[in-house]
Amino acid sequence: MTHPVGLERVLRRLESRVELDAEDRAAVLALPLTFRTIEPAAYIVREGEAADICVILFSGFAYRHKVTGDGERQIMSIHMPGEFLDLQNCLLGIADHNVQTLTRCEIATVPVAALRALAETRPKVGRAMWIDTLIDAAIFREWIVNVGRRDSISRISHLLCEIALRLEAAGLAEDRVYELPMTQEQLADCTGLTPVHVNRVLKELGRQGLIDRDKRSVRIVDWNRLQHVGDFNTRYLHLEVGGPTNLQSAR
Amino acid sequence: MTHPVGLERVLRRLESRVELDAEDRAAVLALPLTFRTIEPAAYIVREGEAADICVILFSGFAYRHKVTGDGERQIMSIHMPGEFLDLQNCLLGIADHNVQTLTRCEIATVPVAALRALAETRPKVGRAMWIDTLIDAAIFREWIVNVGRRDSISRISHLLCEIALRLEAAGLAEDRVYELPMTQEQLADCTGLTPVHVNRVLKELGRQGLIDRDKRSVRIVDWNRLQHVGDFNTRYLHLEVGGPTNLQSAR
DNA sequence: CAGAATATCTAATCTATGTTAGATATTCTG
DNA sequence: CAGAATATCTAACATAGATTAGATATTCTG
Repeated sequence: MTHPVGLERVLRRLESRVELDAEDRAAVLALPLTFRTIEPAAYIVREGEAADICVILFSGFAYRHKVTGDGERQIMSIHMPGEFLDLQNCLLGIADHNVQTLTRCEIATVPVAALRALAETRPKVGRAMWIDTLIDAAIFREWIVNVGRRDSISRISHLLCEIALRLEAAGLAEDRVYELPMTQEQLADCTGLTPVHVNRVLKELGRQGLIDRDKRSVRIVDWNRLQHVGDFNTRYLHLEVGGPTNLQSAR
Repeated sequence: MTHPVGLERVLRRLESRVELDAEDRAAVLALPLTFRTIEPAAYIVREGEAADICVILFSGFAYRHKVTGDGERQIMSIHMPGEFLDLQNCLLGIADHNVQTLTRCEIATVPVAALRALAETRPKVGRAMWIDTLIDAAIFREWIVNVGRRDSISRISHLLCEIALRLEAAGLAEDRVYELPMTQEQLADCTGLTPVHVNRVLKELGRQGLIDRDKRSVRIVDWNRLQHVGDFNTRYLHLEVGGPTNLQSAR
């Protein structure tokens, strides 16, 4: 009601997975939301805290991460507008990782109880949310592979491909040009590398004519080669769950 | 009906997350199962295939993995009796990774449609299955951290701790002694290392008095130190979702 | 139970990435 | 808009873990 535009995006996201009827849609739109704006680098959830509200991201970027015993940070995923930010933590009770903003974000919070009730009364919405969390999991798996078995050039290329496609699938970018709101240190924390090495790799990708950077903006010059260098295959993103998107078939 | 013992274990698993009533339990026990035995190293699901049946593991061990473009394998998780083996793939339609047996396994297959129907008619069972997949996801996240930011000694120690605790939580081992049905090459594929280096690390863990091995059997000699070396914290396993287990509180 | 096939273990050497320490550029903030 | 704070970029050097190439043990299989 208050922010129909934002919720439309969430609805579109759910409907791309499971066909919803009018009542399902109405139930989603009736979710009790509390809107807030959060500053860059602010914590949305901290590891160890009770996670009893779920966050929906309306604008801006956020990320999940953990910090190891000796202070090294590992980022586990990047999130963009339209995504549920904490279905992962909130059904489990205690957050097992941190969620932090990358940029200023507009978010809405929903009490877990409301989501749980929604899932029970509107089973198709419940299934769509479940599938949403399964796609998060698919992305986590791919990141294990990326960090475990690819060399530094492939890791960075893979990450740049993933972000490009997810932004385009969400209608937030096109033509493989986008603003990447991350420092090289954060890219390093996504890929298990050091910032110094990320810098070398980015330079090298530019030198090889695969990407073109200017500040935080990234332009993928040669999509096919970048995809190849990054050993990138779209399958794990499951862009086509619930019916192929034109994006998918175009590649 | 046919294998009540096996299904009991699944039921126990679900009930540890969400309280079920008699009808919920009956619905789970009424799932149409097809039992099979599978040889060691056999594929249960292959990446790229349609995943329209879900597998429940009754005995034996299995693992998920992907192979990169240049033939390197990364294992993403290890599975033990009582676990749903493919809730991850089967709601998404096309498998994005391989699932393969480690040992000879007794499994049951269930058509996805039956699981989907179960989730819709018995919402609490649905929520328990959802939570099950969220815990898988929590483990994936921890593995990203393990492989991305810990050194080789920590990685292997962490893995040995995780397996010990999961086995004990499932009632399949006690006193931190267990059979680990994996070769050193497979341990390497779990941790993003080479088999040669895994061998060095295992020797070193023995030398430091943290573990004691004989063939595939592992005895954790000094749990506290191994946990410390592995930067291991049980939180991500969510052993206590739906009410603390005594295991959890004992540590 | 013998021979083949796997798996474990070791040593020597190599290399991708890390570390350290700045110089330079960019962006914030009062 | 000046100074402070961040971020990017570089070079020299160090190292954890990879690679290669066996030797030895274990386990399968006919």
